[in-house]
Amino acid sequence: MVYDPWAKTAAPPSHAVVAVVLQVRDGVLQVLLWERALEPFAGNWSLPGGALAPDETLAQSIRRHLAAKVDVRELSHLEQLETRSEPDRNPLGRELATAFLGLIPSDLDPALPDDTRWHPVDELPELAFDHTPIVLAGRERLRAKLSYTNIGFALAPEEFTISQLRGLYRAALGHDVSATNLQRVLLRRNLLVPTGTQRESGPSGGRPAALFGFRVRALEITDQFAVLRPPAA
Amino acid sequence: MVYDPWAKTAAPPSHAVVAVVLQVRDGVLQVLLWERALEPFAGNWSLPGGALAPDETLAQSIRRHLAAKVDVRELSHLEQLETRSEPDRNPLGRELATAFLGLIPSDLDPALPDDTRWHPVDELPELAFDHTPIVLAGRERLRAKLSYTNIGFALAPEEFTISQLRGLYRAALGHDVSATNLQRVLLRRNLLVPTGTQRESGPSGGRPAALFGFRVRALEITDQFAVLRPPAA
DNA sequence: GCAAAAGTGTTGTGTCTACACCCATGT
DNA sequence: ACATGGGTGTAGACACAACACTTTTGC
Repeated sequence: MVYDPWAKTAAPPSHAVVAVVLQVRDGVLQVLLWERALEPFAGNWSLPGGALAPDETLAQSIRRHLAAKVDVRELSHLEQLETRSEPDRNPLGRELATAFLGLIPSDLDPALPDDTRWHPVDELPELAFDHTPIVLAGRERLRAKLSYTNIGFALAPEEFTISQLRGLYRAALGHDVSATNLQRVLLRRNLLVPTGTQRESGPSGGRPAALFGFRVRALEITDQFAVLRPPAA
Repeated sequence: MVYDPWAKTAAPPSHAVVAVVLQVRDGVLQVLLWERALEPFAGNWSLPGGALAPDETLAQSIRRHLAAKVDVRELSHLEQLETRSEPDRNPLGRELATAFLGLIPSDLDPALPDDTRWHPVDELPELAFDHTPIVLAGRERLRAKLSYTNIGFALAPEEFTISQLRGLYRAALGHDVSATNLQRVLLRRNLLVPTGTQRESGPSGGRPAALFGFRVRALEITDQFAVLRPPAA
């Protein structure tokens, strides 16, 4: 093992992984929370996660822990957020935690165990540890990336109408979004492709909506260098 | 201590911190590298850093390790980049590493120990561990933030002319930048304030340059919501 | 006067928001 | 016909890059 300043003192800190799993449900951005059974914070809501095991990466670890809560294949996106290290963040002993952001398309409804529930991000209960700022950091990351990447793909079903997509953006961004302009921005940036098919009208009539899908369902930066971009030549 | 899956197997992984310390020197973006004395990778260049100690945060830790290399008070900005966890990233044993991005204003010239040197980021030698991608990630972070934050303050002296600032942006971005438009963008966004003073002309003449400073010398997002911004009302 | 360096005026382009208007369907 | 929801046309605001031009200095 590497030289270890802990050798004569205590063991190195244990390392936890947690995930901010977000999904737009009922038109509201919600986060998957888990009711803790054990101390510390027994009975409190917290982010799902667990301890890092030997020989797995952080990403593998969070996937393993999430597998106990949801079907991991339903995760459309997963990225690292930040690592928290306040010495007293866990009252039972030193513990680092690396947080991830996970997204689930709005058309899926994973079966959940009894101790796990969706909560609107706008009405978070008191969370264990430092999980509240982590959830808010996850939401901020999502909001920012909606502006300059194609990350919308991770919130949306394979096929959707523009007004459905508008609902997802509105829920994630926390403000109204015009369907007209959303369509134009995403088409201009070549993120969306029409499937050619249409959705039939509802019972109250109305023009049938065209269906679209994201051209690429993996993260791409679509608005690099908004300003100070390289010279044309 | 928290429940520990390592208890019956091995100790938890040791945790290292490293920093990508960047400065524009001689018009070129350079990174502070340290020549390793010990295995693994003895003799190779690597990022400065070291082991996390008990009772310090990651940020405190990287400051402590950097203090052995440079005067930490010269760091104008420090932020967390990412945590690396590939099990074999250290051949001597499992080790996680959290990387930071640090910036130093171009007018400072910290005294360095013998084993430490600046290297142009464009001509990196072979680096130990996974440090090459970490350096490139640091440069990308800086480049992106130059576009939508005031992070230029961390590369620049307290007072500077627009052409000096242009040199810093050009070195960091890797492409030419027009002084004319740089001035306009940063003034429009209200990042710069004229100090009212001027720099005297050089020996070959030329109009004396006005001096500017950053209005705020702490990170601020200045171009939030480039698109999909909230409705005007 | 001339060169050098800094700074301003101006034009054109592209992207975005807002809003009016048109289209397709059900009752 | 008319209500409902979807989609297009268009105009105005704004930010930006490019480049010509002017200003201020040293020689």
